Amino acid sequence: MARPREFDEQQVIEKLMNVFWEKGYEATSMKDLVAASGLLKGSLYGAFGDKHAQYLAALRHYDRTRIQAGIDMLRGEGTPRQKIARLFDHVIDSTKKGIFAGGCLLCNASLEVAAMDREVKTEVKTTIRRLKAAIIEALQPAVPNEEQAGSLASFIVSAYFGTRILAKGGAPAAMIGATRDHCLRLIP
Amino acid sequence: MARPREFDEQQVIEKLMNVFWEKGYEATSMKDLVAASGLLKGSLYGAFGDKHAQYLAALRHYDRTRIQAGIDMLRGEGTPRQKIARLFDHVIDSTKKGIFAGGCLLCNASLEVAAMDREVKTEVKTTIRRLKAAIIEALQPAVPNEEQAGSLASFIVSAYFGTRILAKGGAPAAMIGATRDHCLRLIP
DNA sequence: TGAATTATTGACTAAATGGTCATAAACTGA
DNA sequence: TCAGTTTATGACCATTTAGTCAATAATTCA
Repeated sequence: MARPREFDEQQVIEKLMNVFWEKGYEATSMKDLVAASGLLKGSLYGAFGDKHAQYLAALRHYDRTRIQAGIDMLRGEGTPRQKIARLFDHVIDSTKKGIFAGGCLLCNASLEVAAMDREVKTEVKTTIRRLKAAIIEALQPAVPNEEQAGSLASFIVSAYFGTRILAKGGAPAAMIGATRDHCLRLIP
Repeated sequence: MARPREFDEQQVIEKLMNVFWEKGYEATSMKDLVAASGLLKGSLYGAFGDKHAQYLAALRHYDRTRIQAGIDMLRGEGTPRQKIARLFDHVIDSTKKGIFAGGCLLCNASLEVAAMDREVKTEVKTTIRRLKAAIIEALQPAVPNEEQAGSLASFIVSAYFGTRILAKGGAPAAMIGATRDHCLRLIP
């Protein structure tokens, strides 16, 4: 019908996401996004809208890829306790590697942007609900009661998010390990 | 010896802190700080240095006032379990009030700034260490073993920080209540 | 009083910000 | 081939940014 796109949208969104992930929303400039995407400003705006729309697209991409990967991990092999353990081990691993400073984009968005931004808040709430549901599912064999599982899942999400703050603030990995161990104790 | 300051430094720092607390570091402009402080730009720079120095001063002020208030709460009356409960109840209360959107400045700094800023990271680490030490102290009657108390305190800090993310992301207060209840279960 | 010192004031700046737009280019179907 | 449609390009813009500075004012000590 017309001139085709010269880039792969998903690949570009991945690059945009990485910038927001590492630098945060406010600290990211259009110049950064232009540089990372390889596109020119006009194309970026044409394809993804303004900075705010690009951020939302990045959040949704994070949900579809990274959060989904976590959910897949929760659906893998093992006992409920082993499944939850994997969640925390992933944080410990990335702390030890210590190269990528982004932490968890969902947590970053929640603290930096969500409180002042309705659309971001909605996106964050949706993703947290999805994550929590997957945890409830993972707990099912050990905690068949739905209400109990929901309550325990809320707690696990809190503790998990807390480790992301500690990790990014430079706390020792032992604090994260301790959190993990105490969490696992509450799973029957 | 010379012309005296026309303002109270502590009062001004309190106002600067409130801006950073509510808006975050990057989203706060010098214009905001000038407006909130009531001073003019030159005076602000003269008294507190540049934006970054003002942020550090705000963080230290937060430690001296709000974190200290938390520590005082932990040193008050009651069993260890009651003391820790107060920490979470405070989060639940401010969620229910729902007026001030700042959450916890320490958490905000940890996620938004610490990873990319050595000085902020140092400040954050120091404050977290102070908070953790107070929790260990509060746990002492129930967990006299120092290593066990340290491990449990790490976990409590994580869970507590996690609730601050949930609260700011718009999660229901029930999730925070659930976190609180599960945490308390791990205190003998 | 007057020298010395520090604080206040607000105009000023250079750079960066997010965002737009007219033009040229690439593609499709008729 | 050519009209119609979408994309790419980069120059352009108003605004905002953090930060400076020279002039003036207020204070103290001698």
